[in-house]
Amino acid sequence: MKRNSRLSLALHTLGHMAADPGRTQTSADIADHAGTNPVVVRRVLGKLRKAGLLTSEKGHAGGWRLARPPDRISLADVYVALEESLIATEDDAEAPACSVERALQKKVVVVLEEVERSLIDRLAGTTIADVRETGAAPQT
Amino acid sequence: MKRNSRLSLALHTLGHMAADPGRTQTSADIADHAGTNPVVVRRVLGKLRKAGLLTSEKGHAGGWRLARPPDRISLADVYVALEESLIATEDDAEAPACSVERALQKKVVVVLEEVERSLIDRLAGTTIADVRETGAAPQT
DNA sequence: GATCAATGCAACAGTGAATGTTACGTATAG
DNA sequence: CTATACGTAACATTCACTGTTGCATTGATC
Repeated sequence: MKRNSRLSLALHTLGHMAADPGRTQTSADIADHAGTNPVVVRRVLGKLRKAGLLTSEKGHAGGWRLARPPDRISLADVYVALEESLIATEDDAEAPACSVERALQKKVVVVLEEVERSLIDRLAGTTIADVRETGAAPQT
Repeated sequence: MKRNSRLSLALHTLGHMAADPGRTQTSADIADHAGTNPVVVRRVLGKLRKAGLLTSEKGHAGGWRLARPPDRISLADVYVALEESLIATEDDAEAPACSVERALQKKVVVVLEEVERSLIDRLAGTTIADVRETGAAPQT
């Protein structure tokens, strides 16, 4: 449970919420189901809240809920909200002194940006509601 | 100099070799130019040798050289040789018990594989010889 | 043959980012 | 007022990657 666990956690949680949008879930419940810690859950879901995908309520009977109908939350929304780049952005902003290095970085960065955009476009084609329907029981 | 330094180092080195294919360079020279350690250079270039992109010779007057003409070594060759996945592969092979999680992973993995293939296709369109020509001196 | 210079490789140290954990403040229902 | 839950800061832990040292091996040169 090391790499990319944030995206997994976020999608997993939203997937369950899509199945029962009215229900409010606490970070302890979510952490328990996902096998992690409530603080970690709040960290990750906090980004989704800032992006307007979730709402949270404090206090007794508080918890987390979808801010929109599940068919209006795409996988791309989640990906972007987490501000991750599965594709290394490497905008270290350090223009190297070596011209060969500079030329290479430019080439590679252009390709990476195109690919990242392509990734987001593809993720935008699926909502967390779609995922539920696809989730038929496997043969194992 | 933390993330993705392997790909940068490999491309940078091959770029210079493309400029003077006949010359033999030692890992000490390369490390000095790249600001790293000879052992690190040998680690990275060793993978390129296994992939048939470079040859190395031991002993006095030994060092590294291209195994093919520079216009026959594409950026994709280098990327594949390093066995990296800029895009997280997350084939942890752990099929989760939760059906929502399973369905999500399947969706995401399909998208990531498509995007990775797209990345390689784009990198295949440029060779290390091309990069030299693009490397005109910038205005700074 | 002796020597020097280079790769090959193993083992360990150092670094940094991400996750896990504890603690405490704040808000809210009952 | 109390219990519950989020919000956040601070610290601990883990893990991959890079850096480093050491040594065996190989090959050209004296």
